[in-house]
Amino acid sequence: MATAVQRRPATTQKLDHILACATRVFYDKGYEGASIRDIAQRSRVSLAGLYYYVESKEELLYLIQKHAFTTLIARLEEQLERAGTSPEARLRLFIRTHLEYFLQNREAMKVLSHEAESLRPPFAGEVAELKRAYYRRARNLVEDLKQERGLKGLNTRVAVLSLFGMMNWIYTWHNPGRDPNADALAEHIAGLFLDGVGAATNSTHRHKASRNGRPRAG
Amino acid sequence: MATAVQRRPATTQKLDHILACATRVFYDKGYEGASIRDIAQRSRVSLAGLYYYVESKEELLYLIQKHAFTTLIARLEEQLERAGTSPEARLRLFIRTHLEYFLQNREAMKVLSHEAESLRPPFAGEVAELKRAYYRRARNLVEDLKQERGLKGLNTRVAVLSLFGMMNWIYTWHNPGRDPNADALAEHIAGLFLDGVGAATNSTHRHKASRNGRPRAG
DNA sequence: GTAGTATTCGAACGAACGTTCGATAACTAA
DNA sequence: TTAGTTATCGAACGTTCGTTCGAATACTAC
Repeated sequence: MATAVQRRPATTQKLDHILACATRVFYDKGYEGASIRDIAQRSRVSLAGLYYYVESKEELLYLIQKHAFTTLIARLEEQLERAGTSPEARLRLFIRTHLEYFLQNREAMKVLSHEAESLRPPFAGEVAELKRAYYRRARNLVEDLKQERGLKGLNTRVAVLSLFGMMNWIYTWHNPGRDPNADALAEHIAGLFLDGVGAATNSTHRHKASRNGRPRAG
Repeated sequence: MATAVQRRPATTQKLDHILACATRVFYDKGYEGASIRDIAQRSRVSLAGLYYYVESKEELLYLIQKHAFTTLIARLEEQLERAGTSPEARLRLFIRTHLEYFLQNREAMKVLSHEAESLRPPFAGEVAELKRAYYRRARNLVEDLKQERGLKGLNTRVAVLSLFGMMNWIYTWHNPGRDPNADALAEHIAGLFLDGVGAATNSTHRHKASRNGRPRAG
């Protein structure tokens, strides 16, 4: 057991650089399809040099996933603190936060979504725990909404995971030049989740009026 | 250029067996993570023997994806022929057909969804064409619904791809012992897509009454 | 049986893989 | 300047990869 290596700031910075390059490579080729040599080439570090910063290829994936999840969760907590108490408003904020982070960190989030099964113990467990925490957060928001509106027939688990499906599938099709940006996408998906396609009945901006409640509620 | 090999029925059958085994291996380990040796072992064919049936590992993936997509599309066309003309009923049937096939062919559908980027030309193009055809089908169904209901604010592309997101994400979480079966899942997701979480306001079986129209429409 | 085709596979190929080693260079603290 | 740590990398290790080859076996038609 060696004592923790003392690292200069530049070293931490270089690790971040390597992680950014690895993210891009995993994004392009997938975890299994990518080679350490690809990452060395892109980061302009020698093959052996990478192993000064990281113990294995798997640790690279682990660090990328852990960082992405941790940052996303932190941003969510920060946003929800400033939010109102209406379940709908809070859920809309959750969706917007998720999508903004998702599109701002497209590469990392694809690696997080697509390589969910690529880590093995002990790395897998730690990321899985973060995922559970994030899921629990979303589930509670939907539970609150369900309770407020008396939605007794709603399967919360299916609803939440369907919402995640809509949001996480985006990396397979979203084209920044063609498709709506994060905010507009969030309104769209929140509208679908809350009111279905009918949410778009009257006008494109109907969602603004529905921000504080269900416009069709009696 | 050799003439097409004449194959006995048993040979075609054995190819199917190999494809089934390959599907399982790709399902478990991913395309890049799986080795030809894994597939040989599972199918009880020697490593070299596999190459009598297939020219490359990539062709295995191609055949799996092509078969899954073709069968799915055929089943959809068959179902839609018997369907009524109501846009909602047709869309509900689409969702149910997709999910039934998805859960019945869980392994192949994960391979189809998860390995969408693993094929390279010329294989990639042919599968992409099937995907486009399938997407177009879904898009038309939603367009019909949109027109019937005057949903001018609905971004059809986003709506359809969100629907695909809900459905295709299922392979990441669905647990046959715990979660609803295909039909129940289809009702749930159709409810979400058509009316949002509000679709579950009154009772679990409210969807039955809404089969022929929107229960909340004025 | 015999000829010819269809099927099977042990053994090996070269390439690429993740990782390690030992030496060297760069930096820091005295 | 020196001693000690931090950082870097060329070269190689052993393994696994997808694929091929040539010989052997099973089958079919005559």
